[in-house]
Amino acid sequence: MNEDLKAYAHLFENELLEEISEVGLQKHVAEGEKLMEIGQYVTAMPLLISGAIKILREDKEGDELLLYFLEKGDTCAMTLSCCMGQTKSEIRAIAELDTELIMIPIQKMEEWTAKYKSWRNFVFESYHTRLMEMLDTIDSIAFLNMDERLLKYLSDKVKITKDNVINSTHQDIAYELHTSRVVISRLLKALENRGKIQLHRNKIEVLF
Amino acid sequence: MNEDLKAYAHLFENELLEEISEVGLQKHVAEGEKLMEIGQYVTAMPLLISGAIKILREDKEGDELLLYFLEKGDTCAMTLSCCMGQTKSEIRAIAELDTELIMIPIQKMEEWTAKYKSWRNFVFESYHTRLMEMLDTIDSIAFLNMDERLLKYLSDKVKITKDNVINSTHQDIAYELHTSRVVISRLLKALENRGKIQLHRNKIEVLF
DNA sequence: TATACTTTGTAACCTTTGTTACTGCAAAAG
DNA sequence: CTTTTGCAGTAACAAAGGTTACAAAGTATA
Repeated sequence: MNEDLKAYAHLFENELLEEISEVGLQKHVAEGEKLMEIGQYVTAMPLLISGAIKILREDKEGDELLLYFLEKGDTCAMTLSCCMGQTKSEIRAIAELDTELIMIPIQKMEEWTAKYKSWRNFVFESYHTRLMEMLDTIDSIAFLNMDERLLKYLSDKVKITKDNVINSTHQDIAYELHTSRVVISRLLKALENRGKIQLHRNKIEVLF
Repeated sequence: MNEDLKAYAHLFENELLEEISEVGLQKHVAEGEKLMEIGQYVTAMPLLISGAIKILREDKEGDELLLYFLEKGDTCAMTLSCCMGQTKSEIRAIAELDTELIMIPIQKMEEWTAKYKSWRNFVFESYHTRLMEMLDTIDSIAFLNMDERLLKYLSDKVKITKDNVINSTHQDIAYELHTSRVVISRLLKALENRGKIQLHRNKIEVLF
């Protein structure tokens, strides 16, 4: 069995783990690399081994919005979803960190869903997690002000990267929160004055 | 077989339709009646026969936000999701119209998922549809101004009720879009001036 | 009919967010 | 070392949306 499948060992029965080792294609994605673009067809489903992927949405003007992150043990529910109907991707996926993943050809999806109970549970669990993440995203956009969203963004980022120094420019953050650089600079400065963060060039030190 | 299951006849094999007839509990919900409250445990999964259900989210201050509508042939992906983990409902469900539905005890879920391919497809399809609806909701909140959201709200409402007269007060609409009555009155008046709608007391005639 | 309540219209004002413009500074490139 | 480029800070202003207050009109009820 593939060593890197350890993360999934307690989830899947051995037979399934064997199958994954056989048909899964291991892949390394460097930080910043694009895994999936909007409108692209989905041919494989990613199982995350390590690292993190950020999932973004775009409007017709090309403005971005960060939806959520995928981490070890996650899969992309959008992919699951797209496999069924041969539909195009509705989202963009970019590696937030250097990431290891196993790509499963989508043909196996249906087969395993019939064959393995653990696979079905995994798929359902993934859908559930993703729906909850989407709800959380909606809560943030609908109910929070920009300063609260920014604070949440910073703490999410620290959690994902396990590093309380965030290597982003104000413009990067503005894109992901779908606002302007000036607004982010303003709010970051206010957070610094409140002692929550320390600003540096190209990086932000989170103190909370 | 239950006559009302016709909507599902082309989706499911006969054996499954029989089972649904046996264990499913038919239920009528009057317009405005609450089907599910936030924090409540989920014990059955609804299959919509006719009518429409609106799904709402609430923040900690008690402010609401309309997420999407369920219609004939839909089921509640949140319920599916909750069945697995015995978790509480994250959403509120209220009948938008008089609605007929069949309640399936959640114990059957897992059984049917293993047994019937058509059920698996239905469940996956439901998750897919719901994720897409959530994306659409996120797009609206994140990328549209309130006047555009209002226009979309009105046209969605007309589509769901199949009636171009909407029987709502401005306050009702304000709650569902998570804004204030004054803002809605203002924007509705602007829409009326642009000839898109005709305002009356307690109802809005949609002309587009 | 008189009264109370609900809904709508609207003005004035405030807060939040977005935009434009310009500055200084740090890092990279030459 | 100098020049160029990109990033951050900030002021001034604009726009969208939220709040308060009050009046007018419609509806229900005593």
